[in-house]
Amino acid sequence: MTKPVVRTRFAPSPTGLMHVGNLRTALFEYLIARSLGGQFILRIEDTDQERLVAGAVDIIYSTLREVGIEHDEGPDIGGPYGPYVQSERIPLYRQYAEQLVDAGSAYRCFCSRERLEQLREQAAANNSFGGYDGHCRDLPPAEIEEKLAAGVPYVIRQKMPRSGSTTFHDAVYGDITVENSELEDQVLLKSDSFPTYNFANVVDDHLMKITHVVRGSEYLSSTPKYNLLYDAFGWEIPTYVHLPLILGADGQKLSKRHGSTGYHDLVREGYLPESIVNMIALLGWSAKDTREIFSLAELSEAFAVEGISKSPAIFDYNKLDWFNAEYIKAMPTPELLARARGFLPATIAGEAVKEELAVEILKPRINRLTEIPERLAFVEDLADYPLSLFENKKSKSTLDSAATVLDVLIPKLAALPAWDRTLLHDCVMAEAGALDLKTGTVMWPLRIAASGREVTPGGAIEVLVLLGREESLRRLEIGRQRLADSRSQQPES
RNA sequence: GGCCCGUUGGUCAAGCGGUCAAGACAUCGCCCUUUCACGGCGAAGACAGGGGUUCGAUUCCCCUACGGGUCACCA
Repeated sequence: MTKPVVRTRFAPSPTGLMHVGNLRTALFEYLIARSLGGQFILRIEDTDQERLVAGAVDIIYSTLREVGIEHDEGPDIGGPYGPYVQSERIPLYRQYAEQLVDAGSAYRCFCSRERLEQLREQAAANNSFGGYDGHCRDLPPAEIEEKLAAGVPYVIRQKMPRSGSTTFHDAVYGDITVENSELEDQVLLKSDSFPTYNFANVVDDHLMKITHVVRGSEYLSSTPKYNLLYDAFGWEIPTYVHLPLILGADGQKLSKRHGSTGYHDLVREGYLPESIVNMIALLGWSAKDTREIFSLAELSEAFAVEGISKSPAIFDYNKLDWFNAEYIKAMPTPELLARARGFLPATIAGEAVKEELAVEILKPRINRLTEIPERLAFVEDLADYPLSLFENKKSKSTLDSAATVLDVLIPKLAALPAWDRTLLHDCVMAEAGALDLKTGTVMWPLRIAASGREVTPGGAIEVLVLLGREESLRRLEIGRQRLADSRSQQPES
């Protein structure tokens, strides 16, 4: 007998946004399949008619596409085990549920919602286990027929063993044993004929030949019920791989109040898909060596279930920033420009030389694309800066030296045949030599006058190029004038 | 509350009986430098507590504490 091909599946419910926990699950499922030469399937679990959210399926598709997780089978591309949307498989579930009823592993329950509600209240009152009490578990056949004939609505429940225990093996957590008395006779088929998640999941995973059931550890406690279901059907039990949860900075389950946790939210905040993937891959998993930067393709090579950890991980935005900065720094300028173009100031966007320079100098300085407008704000407006900015100890710049530098340099720069980096740089350096001033002493006042700020991305030369000749000279002249005015007001110092 | 799982620096995270307990992010310092960054070098910082087992426990067992998950006709 040959080993079956590994098949994993991502089975999201279209009930909202794709948050990082979901994405991480999808990623690990994909990586397990790819690293083992298997297939990755996408299945939409829309069995809860009340929680469906319009557009949620599109978000799932777009997210997977943007990060590069490609499925081999799914609603959009089909496959041999379709349909891949549970709402299109409804008749199937009833058929399998009935099969279990016939075999004695499940039963029809006619209990009203009101009765169940009372049961729950009672249990809550004396703090006891609040599971279903098995009222309909052994109904006489005659009574069942009677109720069916009368059209009393019912659900189908799984019949759990009343004694003993169930043990299952998880690839991450090892063997876990639970007393069967802890297990409730869970509903398999709802009264609206839709299956519950737990039931549809088992049926579909079997029918679609899923070999590795990968999901968040919140499902750990319901896994014994799964095993019992597989047993009742006589189906082979898949390999379980439960993933540790991702928590917010306060150690609580990640949610909106922790900031952006949806994939698209993060993208909107300037994070690259590559860094988001890299970040979440390392939440709950680590490579055999100390490597941390991985592309999706590299992850597909290096991933191994053995590297998955058991304890929950806190999502750290500092680390995400670092990953993002790493990807930005490593990205070829043309590509980064393509992604950053939308964030560039109007006076730069579209001007090839300026665009390229802007991206180049920004590259080692930003963590997120959304930081670009702020960093380049000086291009749009000359801040109303105080003259004291011209004074800088380290650069040995004083009001006097600044005045001298601007007096000398403005006409020289104005006479330049072209306004490019090399020419500007050579000209400024030549004058620094002629004036016998250190580089910083001439560069400093240029930056201040040109930008109105003591901190700019890139140096004075880059600032001048970004502004262009006309605007640069205009600003330098303003600076020169202001320095001159202040000195005429207070002649002798 | 019952049951299940977890617990190594602020965070991620190696370790799988003998280590001066890796590495990364963040933090701090120095160097480089036309500012700020980048980069380089360096510093500080951890095995939750208590019992065992063992010649020897971060590693194995038990208890406690803390954290999380789960107890639906939701997934």
